[in-house]
Amino acid sequence: MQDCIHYGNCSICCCEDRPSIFKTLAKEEFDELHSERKEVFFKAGEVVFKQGTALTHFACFQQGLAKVYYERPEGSNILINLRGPGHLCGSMGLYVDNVHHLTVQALTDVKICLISAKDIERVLEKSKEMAIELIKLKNMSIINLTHQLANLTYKSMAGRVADVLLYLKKDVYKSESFTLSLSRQDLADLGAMTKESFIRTLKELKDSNIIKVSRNQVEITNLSALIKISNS
Amino acid sequence: MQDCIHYGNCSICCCEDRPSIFKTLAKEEFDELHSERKEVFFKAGEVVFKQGTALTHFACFQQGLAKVYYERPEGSNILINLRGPGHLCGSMGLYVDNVHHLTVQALTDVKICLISAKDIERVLEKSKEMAIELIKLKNMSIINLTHQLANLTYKSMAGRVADVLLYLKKDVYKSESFTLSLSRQDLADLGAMTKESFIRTLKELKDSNIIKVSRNQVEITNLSALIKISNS
DNA sequence: TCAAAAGGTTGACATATATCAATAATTCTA
DNA sequence: TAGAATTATTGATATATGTCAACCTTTTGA
Repeated sequence: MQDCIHYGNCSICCCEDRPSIFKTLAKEEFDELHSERKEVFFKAGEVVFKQGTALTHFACFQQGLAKVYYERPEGSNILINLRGPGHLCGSMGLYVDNVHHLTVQALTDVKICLISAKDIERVLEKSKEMAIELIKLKNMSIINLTHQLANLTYKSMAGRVADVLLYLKKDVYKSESFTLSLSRQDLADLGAMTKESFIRTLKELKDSNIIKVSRNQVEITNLSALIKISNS
Repeated sequence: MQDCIHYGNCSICCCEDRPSIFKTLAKEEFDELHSERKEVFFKAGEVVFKQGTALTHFACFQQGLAKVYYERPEGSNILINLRGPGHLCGSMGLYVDNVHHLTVQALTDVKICLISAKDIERVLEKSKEMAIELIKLKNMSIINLTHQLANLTYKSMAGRVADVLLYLKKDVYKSESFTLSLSRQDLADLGAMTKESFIRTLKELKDSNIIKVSRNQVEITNLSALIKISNS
C-alpha cells in the first residue's frame, strides 16, 4: 500500500482496509475525492441513508457498525448485511434512479466519510481502473445476494441461524467469540424469521454445546458442528 | 438508434433491443466485439453456461427464452430469472473469479451471440461509457435481487405465485395472455416453493376467476385482483 | 400405434414456523 | 433508586407449506 499523502485519517487514504475502488487512483483524481469528502459521526440508532431519499453521497465506513436493510411496505424488514470499517455503501442507485433503495442505520457509534456521488461520477469518467474496481465490487454483491437468496429460501431455520452466526464470525467480528451490537430482532431479520424462532433455535445450539450465549456475548465452541448445521 | 453498419443480424448491432452496454461504443471498439462474436443456436433443454465452469464468454440473447438458476448442492434449484431477446447474461464472475455462478439453460430453441470475456475486458479498458453502462446494469441487477430477496422471504405463497405471473406478463411475454415454455417445476422454482404448492395456488387463482389456465396457456383476466394478491 | 416415460394434478397427512400471550430480564429516565 | 419502557424468553396453539403416494394426462420413441 502506498504511503498516505494526507494528514489525519480518512477512509479513502489511510484506512488499512479502505474500499478497493480508491486504491488505483492517480494523485490528481484521488485529491479530487479526498478534498471534498465530509467526515461525519453518527450515534447508535441514527439513520445514515433512508430508503427512498435522494442518493447524493456514498458512505465509506471507518469505525463502528451499521445495518443495511430493506423496508417492506407493511413494516417488516429484511436485513441485507452489516457494514463496518473498509466498506463502501449507498451506491446501489447510481446511474439508475439516484435514489437509496435501502436504509442504513448505525448499530454503534459510527464514523464515516461521505463522498459526493457527483464527484464519484466525475472520477469514474476519468479512471477506468476505478470503474473496473466498481464493476468487480458490484459483481461480488450480486454473487452474495444470489447466495443469500438460495440460503434464505431453501434452508431450514437451523441452517439460517447457523449462517447468521458464521457470517458474524467471518465478516463482521472476525473472531469466534464476540459481543453483539445487534438485537435479537436484527439477528432474526438477518435470517428471515421471527425473533421468537431465532431465540428458540439459538437455544437449541446452546443446549447442544455448539455455542455459548449469554446476553450479547456469543462464543462458537464447536465450529465444525455449526458448519454442518449451516448446510441443512 | 444509429443505422446498422453490418450485414445480417446480431445482438450487438441490429437487434432493436440489444443490450444497452453496446449502444455507446465508437465504431472501432464496436467492430472489435462484432467481428469476434460467435452466433450460436441452442436447442430447448441445452445448457448454455454451466455453474462452476470457466467464464470465457458472455451471451447476448437474440431469440428464444432461457432460464437462469442457482444449483444448490442437494439438488434443489432456485430460478433467478428468465432471459430473452436483448438480454445480456453470464457476466457475474467478471473481475471476480471468472467462473459462472449460475446455470443458463434454453427453454425454447435459442439464438445467442457469444462474445469473448477477454474482448469485453479489452473494450472496457477503452470505453468509459461502456463501463458506466455496465455499472448501471449491475446496479439494476442488485436492485432486482434485493426485491426478490424481500418478496421470496416475506410473502405468502399466494403473493409469490402472483409475483411469478406478473413477472411473466411484464418482463417475459409482455402480454396478459401467453403460452408458457416453462414447466410447473420451473414456475415453482421461480416462486421458491414446491410444484405441488404452486399448482394448488394456481388453481385457487383460477377458481377465483382471476386467471384462466389450461395446460400451458395462461390468461390474466383480473389484473388488479392479481396485483392486490401479490402484496400479500 | 402402443407402451413407457415424463410431467401434471389431487388428496391425506406431517411438520416447521409463525402467532399470540404471559413472564422475565434489562435499560432507561425522572 | 424506583418505576416505566424496552427487549428477551418461554409456552401453547394455529397454520402455512412441504412430503408422500396415487392417479391422470401428455409426449416420446421403438
